[in-house]
Amino acid sequence: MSDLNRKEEAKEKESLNFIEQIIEEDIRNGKHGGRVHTRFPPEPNGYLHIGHAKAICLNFEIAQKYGGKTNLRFDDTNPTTEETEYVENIKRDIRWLGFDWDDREYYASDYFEQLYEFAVKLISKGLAYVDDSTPGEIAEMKGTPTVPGKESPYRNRSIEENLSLFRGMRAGDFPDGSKVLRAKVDMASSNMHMRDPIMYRIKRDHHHRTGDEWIIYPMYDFAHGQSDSIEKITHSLCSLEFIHHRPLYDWFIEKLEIFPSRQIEFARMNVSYMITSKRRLLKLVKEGYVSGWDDPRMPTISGMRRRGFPPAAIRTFCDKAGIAKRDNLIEISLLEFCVRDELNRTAPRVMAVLNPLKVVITNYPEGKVEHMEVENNPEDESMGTRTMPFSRELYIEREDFMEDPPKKYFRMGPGRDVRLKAGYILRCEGFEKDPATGEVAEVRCTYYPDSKSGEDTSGIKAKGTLHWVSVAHALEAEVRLYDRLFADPQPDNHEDKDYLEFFNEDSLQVVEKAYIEPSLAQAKPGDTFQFLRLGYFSADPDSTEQKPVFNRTVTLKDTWAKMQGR
RNA sequence: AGACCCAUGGUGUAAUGGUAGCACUCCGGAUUUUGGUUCCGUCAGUCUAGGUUCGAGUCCUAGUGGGUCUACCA
Repeated sequence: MSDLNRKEEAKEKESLNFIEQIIEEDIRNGKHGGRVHTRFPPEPNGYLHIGHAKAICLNFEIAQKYGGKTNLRFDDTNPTTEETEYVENIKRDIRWLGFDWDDREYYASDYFEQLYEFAVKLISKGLAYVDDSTPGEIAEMKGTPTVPGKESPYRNRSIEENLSLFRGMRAGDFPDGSKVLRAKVDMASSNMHMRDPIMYRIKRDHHHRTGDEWIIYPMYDFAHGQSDSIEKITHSLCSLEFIHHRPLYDWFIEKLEIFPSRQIEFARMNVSYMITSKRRLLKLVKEGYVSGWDDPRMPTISGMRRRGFPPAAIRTFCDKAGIAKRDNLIEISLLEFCVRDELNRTAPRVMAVLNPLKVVITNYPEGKVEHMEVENNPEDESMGTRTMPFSRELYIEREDFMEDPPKKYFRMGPGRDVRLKAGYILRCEGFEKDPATGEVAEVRCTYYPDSKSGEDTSGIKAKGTLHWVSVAHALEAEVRLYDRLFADPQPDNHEDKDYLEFFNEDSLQVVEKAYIEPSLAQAKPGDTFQFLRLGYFSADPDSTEQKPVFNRTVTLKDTWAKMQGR
């Protein structure tokens, strides 16, 4: 290897994103003894989606890279919206993605007592006060970005009075919403979050973990950073919209004199043709546009799992999408590439016919059955082979036959030779039409007995190769063909149009009666396959003994279709 | 309007003052018992104007464009 190459390689290895640069600088400076500790902090009020997957990968992988750890912490400070059911689903999704938080499963609600003490400390330092103003008054006094806010008339209560009032808030002396605890920062700050932010509100609501123990709950700004600090998180990664919160994050840490976690903001990932707004996703579910949170068209982790996306592909996708601070729109084709790339290596090949056309091989003996050997994956010999029954009557794909095909069409047509994958070369001798519909009803062929796959001595070269199943042996299955949920790359980015206007009515097509090869009888929900020449498919949990159901994960690249489109 | 953040091919992301690279997409070719895979190739980029410097994508200033912030949500 030349010096130049060596240099190039070293250079490549050193290519870091801006967060890694910060971390490596911290390590060089011996900050926190070189320790790296991150956290993934979901609020248990909804399902995880592709955007969360990005944050999960980022937090877990960056800690892993620097020999650190990642905590799972539920940010459960709002009892009204949060439920245990979400906690369980979130945990399952993260595990499925391939990450493990060991025993470090934390809840902001575990810190309620500590947080209360922190608040008392701030009050004692004259840095927080109880405000009796109404929500309207508080908003009014807050000012606007260009107009400074006004100080609350309650801002200068004595420390003793504040202490007593705050104790009273906790004790239940006051009705919901009648008082709040506010930090005494700066009502004239150009940063709205510094204009005496609310730290605690009174809210009599049953909490999924603490039950009715508390009636005051901390706000995000007085819970998140403090939880980071309690857990001694070194690098607290969050999305860009929290950038204005950082001065406050730092202010609390400084005034409380607690562990100095550092917040670093990155641009959240947007993916074309997908939306991640919880509210909008919920509407799709509630109004029946999709079958549920795990509908295979949903950008949720559970949806992608049911669709058949391998977790490794999602991880690769998040890695390849990169990390920076500018707004981005990742093309969904990158996701599809990662899914195909993974499945190409791992998914066994099988044959299925979605739109059947019967082929009769007139010179093949009636009643004869041959068991043809087929490789399970040409990319990977170790995946072995299986056999497929071959007989006189077969189904092929209707699209694989044309009455009067053009020259570049490599499939079946009158007078043409075509190969059946792992079978024989067929010559098309003619076809019959349904007199009622005018549709081709059956194709008649002869086969070349010396052209059997693996022992072909015929010397005939057929340009095309078709997939097939034996009529007598094929199983029936339901196949669900999925396409993108929306017809627009950014459905929620139109000022004049609602995202639902872009709902893709063709995003689900159901093939009630497809024919699949017999080996698929063993498929279990979640198993992924390549249906030869059609795409990647995953067995759905709706499958029954009588009727397996398959979801199309993604199509194969199709240069022929592309040529025709032109 | 104010503060803050951001600006590199169609998309995403590198280059850390010294030859603008990689991936996806697109297009073309080779191979192929999947019109898949694989392999090779083409096209294509530093927002604008000044300044600092031997040298600027990188540093400074201004402009332009985009984004964020004004919940008792997180």
